[in-house]
Amino acid sequence: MAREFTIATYNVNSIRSRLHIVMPWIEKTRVDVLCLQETKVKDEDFPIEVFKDAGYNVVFKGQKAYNGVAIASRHEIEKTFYGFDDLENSPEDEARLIRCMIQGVVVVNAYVPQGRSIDNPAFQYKLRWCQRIKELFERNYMPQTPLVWCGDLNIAPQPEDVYAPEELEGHVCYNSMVRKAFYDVMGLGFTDLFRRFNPGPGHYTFFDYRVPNGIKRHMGWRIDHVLATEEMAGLATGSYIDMETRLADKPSDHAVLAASFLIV
DNA sequence: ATGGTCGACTCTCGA
Repeated sequence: MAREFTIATYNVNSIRSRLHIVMPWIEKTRVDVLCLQETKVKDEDFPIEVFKDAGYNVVFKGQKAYNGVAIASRHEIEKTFYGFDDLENSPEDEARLIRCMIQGVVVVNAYVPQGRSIDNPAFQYKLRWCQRIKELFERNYMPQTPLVWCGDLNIAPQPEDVYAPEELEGHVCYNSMVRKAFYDVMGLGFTDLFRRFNPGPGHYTFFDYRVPNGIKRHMGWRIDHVLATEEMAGLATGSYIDMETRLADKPSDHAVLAASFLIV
């Protein structure tokens, strides 16, 4: 018997400052799995009890003030891994990458480094990070593994994913190097689920706080993604951006991005 | 316009 399975991703920009959005959202949607980025909290201060009281299990890894990822689930969380399984793995990587298995589905939650500027070492780290996640997928999973990779990838893959492609060309989140890095990983067989269900420009997950009236002026970026292996893409039924979470009181600069599946 | 980002943290950095 097939049943609906929903998964969402949300860069919260501090989980403790966003509980007023996150908790009502999960109680309203009863989402099965929620991937969070930029939790900005040390593990000992993560609000586990708040999730537990809402009926969600949660796994997480963070750092003081920066980065931090978490996966919350209504179901049992199995086989959790933090960071990369390579020789370069660092505490920062562990606060940017978390993966587990839920209801037989592999869930990979990534907060890809932003890169700061093209000439900054952080940008090389970003490109290397994309290569490393590709290698992680190749080492650990088969193309037919039911897997959903989501998160804040800090990459707008196509011109329609940014509000002004000509003007923004060369930005750390929109340039030929990151596009190539993105499509290298996608070449393993991933489907961009949001794009599949929502063609055309004007769909954004991120509006910079610093752009005055950015939302009203449609000055956004589609840098958060829900990507699925062929196995999972075949079961997908839809994907949407919830702009209400971006328009809420004291919002994150990102919106929630969700996708749904019919799993057996 | 008398504003004009936000969060964590020690005051300035990162996004």
